[in-house]
Formats: sequence, C-alpha cells, structure tokens
Amino acid sequence: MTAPAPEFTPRQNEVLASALRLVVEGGEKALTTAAVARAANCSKESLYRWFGDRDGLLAAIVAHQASKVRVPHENDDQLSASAFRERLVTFAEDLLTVLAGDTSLALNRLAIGQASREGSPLGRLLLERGRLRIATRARVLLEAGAAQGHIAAVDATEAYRTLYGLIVRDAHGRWLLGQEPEGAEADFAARANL
Amino acid sequence: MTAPAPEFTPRQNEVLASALRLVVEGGEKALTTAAVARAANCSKESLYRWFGDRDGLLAAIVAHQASKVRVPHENDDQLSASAFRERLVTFAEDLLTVLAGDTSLALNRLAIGQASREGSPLGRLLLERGRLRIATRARVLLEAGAAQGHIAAVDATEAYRTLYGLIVRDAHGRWLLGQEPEGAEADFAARANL
DNA sequence: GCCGAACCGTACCGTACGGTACTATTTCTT
DNA sequence: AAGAAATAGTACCGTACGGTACGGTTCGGC
Repeated sequence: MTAPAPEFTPRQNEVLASALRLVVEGGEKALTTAAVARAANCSKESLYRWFGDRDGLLAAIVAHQASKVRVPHENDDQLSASAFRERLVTFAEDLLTVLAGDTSLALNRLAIGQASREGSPLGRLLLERGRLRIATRARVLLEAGAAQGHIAAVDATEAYRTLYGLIVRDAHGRWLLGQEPEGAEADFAARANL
Repeated sequence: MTAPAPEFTPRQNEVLASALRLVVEGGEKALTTAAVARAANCSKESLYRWFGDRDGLLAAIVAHQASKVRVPHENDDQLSASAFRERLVTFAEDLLTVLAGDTSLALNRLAIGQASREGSPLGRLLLERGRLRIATRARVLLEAGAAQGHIAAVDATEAYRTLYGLIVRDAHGRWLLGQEPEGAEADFAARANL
C-alpha cells in the first residue's frame, strides 16, 4: 500500500470546506481558483502550492469530504430476524439521506462531469472512497444476515447490488438530473429477500 | 400542448450529429462552438442563427438524439406468463444496452454536469424525452401483465421504478463515473415479482 | 440574367479563467 | 531579537472560448 493518508493541515481543510461550499452552491462553474481564494481568504499562490493545480484541488475536495464520512460499524452478529430487518431499514434510510444530500449530489455531478475525459481520477476516487465504503458496510451486514439464516446467501456483492437497486431504484439518476427529491421517499423500501 | 415538434432541417440534423459525435468522444469540454463548426463544415454564424447560443446547441443535441429513439410499441395484450416474462427480459436487455451506450452516457454526463446551475433545462429535457419514454413503454407492459394476472398490480409507476432498480441496480451510477461496463451484465436480471 | 437570402470561412473582440510573479505581513524557529 | 518560511493580497500574463462582423460564394425565385 501507499502512505496511509497524508490528508491535509487544518488550514487546508478550512479552505477545502469553503471550496466545497462553493461547488455545492454553484456547481463546477462557480469553482474558479479566484473564487476559492476569495471565499477562503487565502491566496491563489497557496492553492497552487498545496494542491498543484485545479484538478488537484478538485481531487482534494472529494478526498476531504470522503474523509469526513464515518461508518458506524456496529456489531452485526447475533441478530434476530426482526432486528436484522431493522438494520436494513436504517441502512436504506441512511443511504437515501446521503444520496439526496446537497454535497453528495454536487460531488457526484462534479465527478460525473469530469468523467468524460478518459482516465479522470475523480470518478475512481468517488467510487473508492465513497460508494465502496457504503457497499462494504452493507456487505458485512448482509453476510451477517446470511450467516444467521435470515436471507439466502449467494454472493455478498451481488446481494448488495440488488439491495441498492431495490432501495434507490431510479431516484439517484433523477436527482442528479435536477429533479427535486419527493417527500416520503426515505422509508419502507427495505425488504430482505433474495 | 405547445407546437408539436418543429425539430430541425436535414442540414441542421447533420450538424447536430457531428456535434453529438464530438461530445461522445471528448465530453463537454470538447464541444466548443468553433470545434462544432469545424467538424460540421458550417460557420459559427449559422450555429448561432439556428440554435441561439451554446446552451441552445446543447438542448438541440439532446432533442436531436431523443427524436431518433423509436419505441417499438408492440401489442402487449393476451400474453402468456412465459411470453410476458420474455418481454420483460428483452426490455431489461434493451434498457441496459441503452444505458451502457456511449451516446447515452455522454448525454447523461452532459446534462448532469449542467444540472448544478439551477433551472437547467437539459436535465428536464433528458428526463422527459429520454427516461420518460422508456418508463412509459415499461409501464404499458407492466399494466398489461397486471391485467393478465401475471403480476400483482399496485401502481404502474411504482412497479416500474422497482423493476428499474432490479435491472440496473447501481450499474448506471458506476458507469457514469467512468467504470467500464463488465461483460455479462446484460442478461437474466428480470424476474417478474411484486 | 439579376437579386436577395442563406451560408461558409475567417478574422476579430471582449472577457473570464488558469497559472505565475511580486510585495508586504504574519508566524515560526533559533 | 533576528532571520527564515509561509501566506495574503494583488497585479499580471497568455490563452481559450463565446459571440459578432464581414467578405465571398452558392442557390433559389422571378
């Protein structure tokens, strides 16, 4: 593996938080180096020293936000069927809450917009640091459920993907395209099948 | 309703096809007015006369591509259970084929990238002209299946969204972020439940 | 054959933005 | 306290791009 996670100094995190606010409010177009410098009360020269160039800044923003995501990682062994079902429901609620959030939408839009040019690291960064974590959390839960016999275990990854489909459906795509999240879309939706 | 669909002259469609090729190959960044004019052997002045401004050009590209989508719209009445299942499978295959296609990905990325700024018409355009058509096609199929008793009918829209989730799962999001579509992802996946 | 409209190609303009250079000021080190 | 490193603020540069203007050419109508 490479270095564990150099991350950033507190000051740099402040700047990244400002930059994140900018991109959440105004999209990528609003994220000019001058605007970031102005919003964060820092100089453009510092931006370039810290993050290399604009792309480095974008990557740093994604990494910064990803570093703030904390996975609860509770103990999933010895769950009754109803408790297991409960866990799935809360997972579904958390997932929808995250996906419908402003920062998630803004960052996904940012990475997707950049993904056109071949080999953009932003997409992979988001996949690895964002979605993979969620997937891992769900997989351990699903595997625990399979070990307890609550669900028919096949393949944790496959099961997770199906679960994701059942929970999210086409909502994420609609939200990314600008459709407002309707109320009452953060509930039921989790049924332990397969 | 408004005017039926003025659409474009053949020459304009040629230009839009060139522009579409550009955006598929190089993303939004490659879609400069000068590049379109060069690729299509037309003048920038004509572009501005026909489409107003760059945003109008983008909208025209989406509309152009959407106009080429033809829905088979076969008769779905009187289907046996197995034939109904067959129809669902082909729908799933078609859906995945479209979503994994270069032009679909490029246009979705384009619209999503633009969706950050409030009130971007591109997202709605894509939702109405692209996804809504697919949804409609699936809904009539589902309603026919419900009428025949093959599935438990609740709400066609809800059923379609669940079907979409079961078919696509998280694949579209991964593809939009740049992950290559894996083989053997365009199959089975369609099971008539609910 | 003539006129006007549409159009191509190119040149042009203004601006916005990425990136760099420089100075003054703060902060840390010793 | 003195010097070094980092930073804020600003000014600057080159360029790329959206949008416009113009001359030359084609083409349809009369």
